[in-house]
Amino acid sequence: MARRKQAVTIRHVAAEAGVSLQTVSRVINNEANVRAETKERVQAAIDRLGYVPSIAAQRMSGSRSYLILAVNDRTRTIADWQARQGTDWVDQMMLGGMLKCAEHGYRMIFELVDTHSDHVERELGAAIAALQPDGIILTPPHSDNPQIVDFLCEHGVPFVRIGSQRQDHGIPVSMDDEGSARIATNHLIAHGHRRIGFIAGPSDYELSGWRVDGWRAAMAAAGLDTAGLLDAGDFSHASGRAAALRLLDPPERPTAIIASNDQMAVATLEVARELGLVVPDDLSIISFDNTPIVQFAQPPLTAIDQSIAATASLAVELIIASLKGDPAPDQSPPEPPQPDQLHVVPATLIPRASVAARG
Amino acid sequence: MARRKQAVTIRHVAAEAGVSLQTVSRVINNEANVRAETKERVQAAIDRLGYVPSIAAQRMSGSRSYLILAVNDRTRTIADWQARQGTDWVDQMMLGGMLKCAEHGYRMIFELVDTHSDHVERELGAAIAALQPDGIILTPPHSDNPQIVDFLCEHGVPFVRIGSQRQDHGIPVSMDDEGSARIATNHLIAHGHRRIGFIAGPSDYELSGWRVDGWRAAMAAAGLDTAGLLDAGDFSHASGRAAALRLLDPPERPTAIIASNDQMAVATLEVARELGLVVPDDLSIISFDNTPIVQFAQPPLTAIDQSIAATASLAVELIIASLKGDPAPDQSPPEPPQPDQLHVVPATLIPRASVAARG
DNA sequence: GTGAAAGCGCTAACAG
DNA sequence: CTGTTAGCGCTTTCAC
Repeated sequence: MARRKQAVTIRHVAAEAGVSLQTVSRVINNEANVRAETKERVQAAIDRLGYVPSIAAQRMSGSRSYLILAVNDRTRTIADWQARQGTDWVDQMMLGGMLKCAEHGYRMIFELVDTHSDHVERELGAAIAALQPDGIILTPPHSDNPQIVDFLCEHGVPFVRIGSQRQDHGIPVSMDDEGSARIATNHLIAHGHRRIGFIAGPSDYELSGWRVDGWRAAMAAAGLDTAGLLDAGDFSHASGRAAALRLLDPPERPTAIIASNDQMAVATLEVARELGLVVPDDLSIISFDNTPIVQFAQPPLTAIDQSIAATASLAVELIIASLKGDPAPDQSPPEPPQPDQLHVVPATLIPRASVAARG
Repeated sequence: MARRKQAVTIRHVAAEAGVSLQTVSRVINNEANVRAETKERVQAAIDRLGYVPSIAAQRMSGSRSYLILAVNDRTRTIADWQARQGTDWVDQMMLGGMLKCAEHGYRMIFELVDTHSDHVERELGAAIAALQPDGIILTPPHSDNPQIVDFLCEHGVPFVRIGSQRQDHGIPVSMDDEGSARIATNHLIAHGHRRIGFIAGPSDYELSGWRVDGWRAAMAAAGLDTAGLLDAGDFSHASGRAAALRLLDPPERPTAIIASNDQMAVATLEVARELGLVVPDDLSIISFDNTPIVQFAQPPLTAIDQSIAATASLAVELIIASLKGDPAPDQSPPEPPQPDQLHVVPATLIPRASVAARG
């Protein structure tokens, strides 16, 4: 195996079927201008030889790479992996994204990129140049990083922005953050709660703001005050503890708290217990993300489930769809090709045991 | 950007530096026969232009693809993802494997393959033909699937067999299954246990047998009998329940049970509770895998931790090292591991609250 | 409808 | 030490 070559190439198939290379190519790419009978003969040869086209060669000749890049935040992703707390964001992305890719003959490649770095463009640029992916999926907080978004625009690579709502560039796919927060808040209101605290996420995630908006809107709609009921963390357990402590300190403390992610929700649960509060009797808790950890909490936490798998799957579909018309978008158009509607993947509330009715 | 081309190619760099393509290529691949001054000039041009070689083109010209394929069992992996029980095998592989790949300019691509299928070869063959990876990492149960192993041998692609001990083909990397089981068993023996039950894994995983071997050896070394103390499951919760029930039925029931994975350990815990047994007072439990779930069990489970991250990292290193023979790039050879001895990644026991001393 | 050319970006094999 | 010449496997023009 000195100089590794393709075992069976398009040439072999052409010879086997007694046609030219182009004809085989046309059959592979399901193009027109091939007689049914010829097509059949070529297909038979392909099957007989077990031929599979080399994506490197396909890419070389100006065609697709059949690669889709999924970009996640390096620091947070590695931290999650090392913590071994069961955070399964990446797994759910693979479940939805990889499988959908496979359906269409694509492959998904994971890439870790730092958000807060001055060489973001170099990192991403290198990946694009090396891999030449047909599309890119951005996840929070990258989805709303203008540096990254502008860079991808210039490059003309189609990209989806998961968890974003900005329709200026790329294809945004909202995970319904505002709606989710509203659902959670209304769930508590329906259980008789009136002082509902909210622990927001960090501000470099735009979704943090949307969730606050949803909570505010639901509270306002019910004629409830939000003064002193908002705090924030950075998604870490420690920051969740601190926020919960502040929220639960005043005598007029909230009877329920919504935390913007599971780590902070579990921290809130912990703090409540330390303060002698029984969950859910003294304090109800609703969590965001619904990672495995909340099922094992005592009590199991009611949580908002935003399907990452469904979102990733949709993202892949949207990218492939955007590729369909032209083998490559002609130029980088200043305006989006399709003023499509904003895609929203609905979230659901999973009721567990951390919410109780309130007089 | 009609026909998507590389923005900046080796040609631009050559022009910029005033040298030939070949010289640039030599610099890229860190080959000899380039004057320091020339090399510097080329490198400057590369940096200035932000040039990154296209791996598709590199692959086309008979060089590497810089892709390493990580192959996992389709059915089990998807089931784990969907179950959302916190199983983080894939995450740990990425943590160890992807990061190590990145260090060397490689990329890891995940591929799901069915083991029990007559078209395994077609599946794998297609992936190999399409991607032309420089190496493949096999995980259980693929690592000991002769069909797969033989197929890869024929293809001449270097491959690592994670969790395998067979030295006939490929590079086996043992996760010390026998040793792990011995450690767990001895831990219990040291705590005074004498009737130590063992729930084995399914037989299509060779590691299942090795773990039984380790348990048997440790028991024998301590002069303990194993009659009626061995049962088996298929790694599922349900099968774990069944096995635990059978093991705990006789009046002379074991005072401790080692389960071959976390799902079955948790199932054992559940059964124990249903039988009115207190863990660890009436029954001690040790689990294999140490996925997040065991930390959240009540009580938290003492577990054997086989570092998948370390194993995947080593696997990548071994593959890249085995590639060194070829005239290909390298920056700093950090003492590549010997490719001919059996590599064993040591496992450790993580003590938690599910083991108690016994008379 | 089909086939013959001309590369894509890069590297191996030879020159000089 | 450096440059030149062929391709790698595939898809594009463009002929027929």
